[in-house]
Amino acid sequence: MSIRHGLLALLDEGPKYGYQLRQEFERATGATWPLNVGQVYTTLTRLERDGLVRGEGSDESGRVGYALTDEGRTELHRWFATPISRETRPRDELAIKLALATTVPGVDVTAIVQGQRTSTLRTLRELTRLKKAAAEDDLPWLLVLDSMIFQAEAEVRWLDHCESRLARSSRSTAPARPSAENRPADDHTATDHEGVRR
Amino acid sequence: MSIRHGLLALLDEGPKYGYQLRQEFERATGATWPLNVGQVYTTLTRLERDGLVRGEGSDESGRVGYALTDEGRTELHRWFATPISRETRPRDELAIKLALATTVPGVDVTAIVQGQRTSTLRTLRELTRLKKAAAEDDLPWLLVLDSMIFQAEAEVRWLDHCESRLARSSRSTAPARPSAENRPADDHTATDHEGVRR
DNA sequence: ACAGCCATGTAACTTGTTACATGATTTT
DNA sequence: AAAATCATGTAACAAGTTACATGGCTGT
Repeated sequence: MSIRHGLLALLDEGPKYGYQLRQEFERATGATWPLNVGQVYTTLTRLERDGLVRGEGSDESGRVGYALTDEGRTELHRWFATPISRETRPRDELAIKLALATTVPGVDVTAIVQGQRTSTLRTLRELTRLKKAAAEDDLPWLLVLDSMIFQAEAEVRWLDHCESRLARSSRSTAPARPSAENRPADDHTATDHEGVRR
Repeated sequence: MSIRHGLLALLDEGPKYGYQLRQEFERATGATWPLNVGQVYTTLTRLERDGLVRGEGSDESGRVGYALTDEGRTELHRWFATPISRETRPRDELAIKLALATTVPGVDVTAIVQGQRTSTLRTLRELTRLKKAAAEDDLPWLLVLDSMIFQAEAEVRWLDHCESRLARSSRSTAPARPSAENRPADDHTATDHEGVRR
């Protein structure tokens, strides 16, 4: 419900029209999640259907203003006032992927973990670069950037954690392989991530 | 696409039927994301429509087995082999919420941040409790739990970070309020996230 | 004249999700 | 006999998403 509520939030400042809402949404979220203009209109239509927003016919130049209804304002306040809980968040695809990978036989989980880490680390470097380049007063962009950085870091730590847990668990399950091979170690650069082997 | 791929992964072991897939999916993901049985059937139908899976008429007792097609197996391997990128992830509702909250005037961003932190900290304690109680050999559950813990921790750190950034930014924008009020302060800033060095 | 942005909209689709209907088998 | 669990499915909807159609206005 990110977009619905996002639009409601922008409309709290006063009536706006579709095209404008798209621009402001992108600006206000650091242009991180591109928003197809069409989607603004479909969402506005649905918000109107649900009574959260009211469209006021077109002005001189054909623009259609939308304004919050009382119900819409209430819903917006509810959104702001209610913390976002784990339960309402979408399923975590990466967690599901790894969990299933450990369950299904014949999958090289370690390779997946290493491939993912390499990718996430690359992203992390890119994010750090962006942060250096960011304007100091662009608050939304800075907040979103930080959010992504913190998440990516947590993900890398988790992946490391997974790897050692997997090593531990396979050591106790499978026959001890003398193994000097590709250990969790810090040389992911050298690793190939072909992923699934079977 | 978590469920679609999840089912494909489970079917890699061999043909299964709907009800069974639901049980195994929940078991394999630590029962973290409940899965309505109906959804298994709708998803299977769609997977069949897309040629990733083939339903084999019912057995003695009316169960309908589904098996991976070659195309399905290919897609599964692609899923495992391809890291999950930031771009393909769903919009981060919390980040959007805070970003917009700072943009829209008249919203008490600090209150939102604090409410969220309280909530996330509560979750974190609960998760820690669950981890203590978890069976040591329940790998999927442990991995998913850790994932959620790492994420929740990152979220708390980010919220603290936001708060100090907001304080800083409002200090330069708004008239300086002397206020030594309830600052959560940058205690973590020492640890702060230069993290992930490797 | 033409490219490109401003502006609105719609049709069609995807995945996810639930509520319900139906019946068989198993447990209490 | 009643309750629970096994098992399959469908109808209907929500939210997100894109591709396209349409036209005005602006700068070159």
